[in-house]
Amino acid sequence: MNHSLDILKRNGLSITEGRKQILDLFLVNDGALSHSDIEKKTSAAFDRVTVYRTLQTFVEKGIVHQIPTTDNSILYGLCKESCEAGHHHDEHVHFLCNSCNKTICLDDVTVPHVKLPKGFKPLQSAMVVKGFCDDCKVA
Amino acid sequence: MNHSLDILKRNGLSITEGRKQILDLFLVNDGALSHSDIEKKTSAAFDRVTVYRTLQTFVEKGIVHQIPTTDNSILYGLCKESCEAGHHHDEHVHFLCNSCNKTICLDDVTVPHVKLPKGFKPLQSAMVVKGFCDDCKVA
DNA sequence: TTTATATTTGCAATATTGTTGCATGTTTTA
DNA sequence: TAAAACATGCAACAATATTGCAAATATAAA
Repeated sequence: MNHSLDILKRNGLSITEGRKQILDLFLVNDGALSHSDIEKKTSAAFDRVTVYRTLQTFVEKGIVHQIPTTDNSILYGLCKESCEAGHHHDEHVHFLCNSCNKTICLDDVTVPHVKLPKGFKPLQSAMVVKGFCDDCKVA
Repeated sequence: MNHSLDILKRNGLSITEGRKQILDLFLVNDGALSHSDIEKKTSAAFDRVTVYRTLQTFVEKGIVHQIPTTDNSILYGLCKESCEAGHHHDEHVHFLCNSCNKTICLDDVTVPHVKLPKGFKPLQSAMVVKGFCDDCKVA
């Protein structure tokens, strides 16, 4: 079982209200969260600086990963067990629903390899698919 | 030949200094550009608001497309001929070089299709590969 | 070419988002 | 329980983005 407390301890982080609550948001929510999502969902209980620093810490520790967007925001998604500090295993596809606007980590869909032109050395890949999610699909 | 003037006319846009110069930047540059890149490269000759609105117009007309990033910025890349207003054919892979930091449109590498979980309807895909580009690759 | 209309621009004001230093408060360790 | 380590919130600031509106420019019409 993956309680926020366990995750924080496992990563050698001190246990604070902010970290617990923010991490719980990720555990409860199925989609990815942005900074402002978190501010709203915690009713601004924490200073915005604290939220920034908490997210930064989580990324460093490999608790969450960043998801690329085209709208000038950063989205954060909970990492799977296998992620470690400094070494993200986030090469799964992200799905952005045009209807409910949620971004979902498709943990079981890995980003396929592509053949690049001569001379290009790939190290990491990210993929975002837009469309309609399971809940919003039109029948 | 693909002169900025032609592109603007073809898309029914009035010809202005700003639009010409900004579009020329894209035509001359091989990589993608951010808002601030454009401000720098035009020596802030145009109001930042103008740059925002110009980029927005270009996206709407299908002259440029947005490239997803994880660093809270939006990158814009020139679209190929085949793009039209409201219907981007930008399903090519983008390459971000860790060394020179350029983002390059690999127009000939199309984003592969992935098999999504049941119920998900894909409409559009984007892919960003990080690594070392042809110029920066270590021999 | 000149005028009228439509469009674009720049300015000002404002909103939103992100960053840093530092004193205070909290958590952990011994 | 006390000392040390760490996290938080505040304040100040910086950077980025958005809107309305008047002035300027571009296009269309005469």
